[in-house]
Amino acid sequence: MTQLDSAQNSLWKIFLMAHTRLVNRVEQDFKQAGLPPFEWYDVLIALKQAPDQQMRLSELAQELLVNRTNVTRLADRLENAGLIQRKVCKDDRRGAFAVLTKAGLEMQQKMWTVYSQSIAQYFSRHLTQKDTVVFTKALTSMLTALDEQS
Amino acid sequence: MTQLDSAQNSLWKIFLMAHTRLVNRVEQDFKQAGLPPFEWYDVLIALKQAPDQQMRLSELAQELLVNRTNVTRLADRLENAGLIQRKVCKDDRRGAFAVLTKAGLEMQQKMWTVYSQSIAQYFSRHLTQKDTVVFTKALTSMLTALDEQS
DNA sequence: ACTAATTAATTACAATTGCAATTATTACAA
DNA sequence: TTGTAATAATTGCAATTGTAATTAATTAGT
Repeated sequence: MTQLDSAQNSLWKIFLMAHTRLVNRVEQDFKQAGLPPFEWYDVLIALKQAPDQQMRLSELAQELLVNRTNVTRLADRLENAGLIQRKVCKDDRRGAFAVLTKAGLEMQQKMWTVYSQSIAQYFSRHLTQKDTVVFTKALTSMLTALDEQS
Repeated sequence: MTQLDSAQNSLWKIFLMAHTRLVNRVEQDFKQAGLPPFEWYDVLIALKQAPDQQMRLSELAQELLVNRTNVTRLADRLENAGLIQRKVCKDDRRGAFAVLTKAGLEMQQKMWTVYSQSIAQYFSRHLTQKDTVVFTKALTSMLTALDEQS
């Protein structure tokens, strides 16, 4: 039975706080630039990188760690904004693809100019190259363990 | 103008993903143990550590990085559950204190037995002592910079 | 081939959040 | 002191989220 020492406990607290503050700040930057919320970027970049710039909604749900219900509705919003389009899946008529539109790609690019600046300024700037490596290893190890477990 | 390299970019992505996965897992552990959501713990521990185990709602809002509206309603829920009590503030009649109740303290303790296990298992276990120090420094530096800025 | 179980996506409803008033009190300045 | 601005908390309303049903199509077992 593992025990927590005080440095570990306080790191967890700082980790949560840093996440909240960073995300709030990034959201604020998007808002100030008149851009859509944070979450939309994840959809756009996932589609951009997918084959044919399209993904099944259920794939998208997994990728984004969002449940299906909410992907349905997130997709509704992006579709309303003209950034993606739904396409029925011929192999499986139950399913739907989300396809990136031209406007969607442009939005991804516009958002990235803001987003990359924010990440660099608030996050990466505070990490040495070595920090980055160490940090990546540790977080990856956590993710792997979570995967294996359940 | 700062630029992002690919290691930094992918670390940011992993950071976000790790946060989501960890928080989901902890929530799940609380739920399985029949305990209230994550967020309640933050309220309980904040009050426990405050002088007289009480805080103004606005202080609580700052501490939790939640806006006042939502603190009002979070406090409603905890008060309904008997874990805190509101008390009018004599110095400033506009204001209210949230006071930790006996049941609230007991709940904090019960939650901590579950929570500390989860943190240790999913998070701290993957960090060496040195990692913990480095990690803490980096995140603290981000938080400080965010504070100074705006 | 046919029924039952599974899966993809959506919808309904309740709970939570964010934003914009609102209320009550305090602080300040003419 | 009196009127104006600022502050603490709350409330109303719209948008978002989570959970549980619902619908439609596919897969598996007999």
